[in-house]
Amino acid sequence: MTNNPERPAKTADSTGDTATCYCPIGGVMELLSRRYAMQLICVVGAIGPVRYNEIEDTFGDASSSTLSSRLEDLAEAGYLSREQYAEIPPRVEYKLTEKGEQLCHRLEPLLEWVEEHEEQ
Amino acid sequence: MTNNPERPAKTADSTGDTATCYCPIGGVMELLSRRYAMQLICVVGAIGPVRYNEIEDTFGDASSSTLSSRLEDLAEAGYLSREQYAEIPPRVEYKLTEKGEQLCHRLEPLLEWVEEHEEQ
DNA sequence: CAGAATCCATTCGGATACTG
DNA sequence: CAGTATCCGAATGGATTCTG
Repeated sequence: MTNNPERPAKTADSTGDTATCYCPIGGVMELLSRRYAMQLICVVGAIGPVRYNEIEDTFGDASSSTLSSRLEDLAEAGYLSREQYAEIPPRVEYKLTEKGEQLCHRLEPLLEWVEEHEEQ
Repeated sequence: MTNNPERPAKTADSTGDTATCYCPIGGVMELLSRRYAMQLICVVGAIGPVRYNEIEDTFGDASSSTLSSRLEDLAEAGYLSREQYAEIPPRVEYKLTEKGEQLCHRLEPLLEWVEEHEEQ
């Protein structure tokens, strides 16, 4: 609410490192900080158009309310698209939007690293 | 608490995509999901050894308690190192550990993308 | 300067039960 | 199948005050 969305950190290091780190606050970052958000992007990105139950399986222990609200968040923000087919039994498929795929590409290296680096 | 840390999503797409998305839950992911965590990693990575007040400036609106508890979290988890110099006035410098730098490399593309993609 | 301590409002997420 | 609705405890984050 009271955050300042434009706060680029100037690269002031003396090591010659050219990294420029902008640190966006709010917006997408808040969304990504909610539970399972990053993982959902990656899972949907990995197993293509996917149904709700497959997602639930993947996240085994997560409650349905949490997952579905996160899916809704992500869809509302334009990272996932939700396609509902008028069939019986009902079928719903989630897939990444273009925006979502772009995000996923940035997320994958992170999650992969976390996965293989988790040493606790 | 009740999460299952090992839940690789099998790549079951028929598009020939070879992306394998592991979705780590808990551990580092929970830490990264806390406020300013990712941004802190990137900021410290970008402006090298940095003092507390510089960080506060960068995050302008964030409360000191939040920032310092996040810094503590990250230090405790081994992503930041905190060096305190016995001077007057006291000086403390934060920098990334090796682990932190590895993480930072995966975070930077993400934050950069978010920064330039934020279109709301 | 660099926080720690305290207190509190809000949010978040899980359990459970129910539905088109 | 794919959720939604409700309820509730836990956790998070902010304001403020104080300190070595």
